[in-house]
Amino acid sequence: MKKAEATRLTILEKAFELIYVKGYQTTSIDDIIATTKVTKGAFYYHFKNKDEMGLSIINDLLKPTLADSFIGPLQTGADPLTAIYDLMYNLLMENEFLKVEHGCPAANLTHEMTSWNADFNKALNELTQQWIDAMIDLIERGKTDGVIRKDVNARQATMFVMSGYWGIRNFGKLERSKEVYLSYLNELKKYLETLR
Amino acid sequence: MKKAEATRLTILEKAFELIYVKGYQTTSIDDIIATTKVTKGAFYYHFKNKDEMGLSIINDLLKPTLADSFIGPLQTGADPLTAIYDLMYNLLMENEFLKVEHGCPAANLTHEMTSWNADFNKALNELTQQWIDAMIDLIERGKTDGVIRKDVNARQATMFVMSGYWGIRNFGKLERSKEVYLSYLNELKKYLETLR
DNA sequence: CCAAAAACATACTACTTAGTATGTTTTTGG
DNA sequence: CCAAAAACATACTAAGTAGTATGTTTTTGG
Repeated sequence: MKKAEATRLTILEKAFELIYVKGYQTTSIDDIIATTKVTKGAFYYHFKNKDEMGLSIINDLLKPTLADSFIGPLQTGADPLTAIYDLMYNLLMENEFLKVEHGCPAANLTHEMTSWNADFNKALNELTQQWIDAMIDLIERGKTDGVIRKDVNARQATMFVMSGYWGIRNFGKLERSKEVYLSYLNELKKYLETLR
Repeated sequence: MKKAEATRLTILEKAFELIYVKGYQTTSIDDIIATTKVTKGAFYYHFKNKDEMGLSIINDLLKPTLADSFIGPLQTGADPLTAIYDLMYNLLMENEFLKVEHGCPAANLTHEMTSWNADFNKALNELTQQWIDAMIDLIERGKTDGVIRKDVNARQATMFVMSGYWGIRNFGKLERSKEVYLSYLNELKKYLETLR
């Protein structure tokens, strides 16, 4: 029961790469088994259907990644507002996995799936909520530590920052250049300073 | 040459409604001709293929709507920052055509099409750019009128606001409630005040 | 009114899709 | 080592897809 787990994982990883680039609907099972060199029998041994695989991508691949790259940097003990800016800078400018022309994987899936698949909606909502909660906690900590104004509404500010992140990812897709990221980051820095 | 224009328009309108709800890829020509009660012959008389129809939706339907609902309210002569907030409030909370669970049509199309169709990318980029330019102009006007600080970078602030709009539309899809819109709007108001 | 072009209708094709049926090979525990 | 289960392979199906071929009807200008 070791090799089997490996093939399951390569299916998930390759499928995710295809979906990140092409979209969920337009990535066919045949595409996936062609790039993974896994046969259809193997695919359907591991997943009962395409949607189960899609949900596994969210739960088994994206959730751990979120914890590492999106939430971890918010729990370092550094200055909260600096931590938020640095995280965004890192995600937008330096993360070599996330490509400007393909946007944010979670946002892509939200756009594509959420309207008509309740399971995807739930999984993506949980994913996002974890990130939101981590940032709210961080801002609250900043308030008690006295480095963020007491009258700042943590949830409100968090939603504002994250909306900006998702939105600028969308602009990046349109313009295919990190130029727009820099605009966003500059203004984000100014906005964050107003919370002190 | 009048009835023909009418059927062309109903195809575009009904197709757009379906695409707004279901997405472009998952809306089939058969879906469209079923809901429009127009036959396949008529459809392909008016459009050489599906993508040409999609581009016509952007150019013949969305662009005029953008001018009316997104750009017009920015050119009323009112206080720039108030105009921006009011526009966002109206779009998010009161516009009865845009549904929280289906997000922003332009953002949806951007997410779905932009990666692999250069024509859609171009059309959507033009669409967005018009909105951006209108808001930049407005902020610049505010600067010369003395109601916005001179050191505000108009483009930067515009990108920041619009990113937030697109992002919060995405959150709305996830949570299917305008609750998140209110959070965004409250914080947007605070942010805009810092530009005075 | 009437031909010609415009506007639409119907039946079809070639292809792709998710998923299944039915195998064979590989691994595993006793 | 060897049966039984796990893991994979191959060939197929049924339903959907965009698009076409070939009609018929309707509109329009002279």
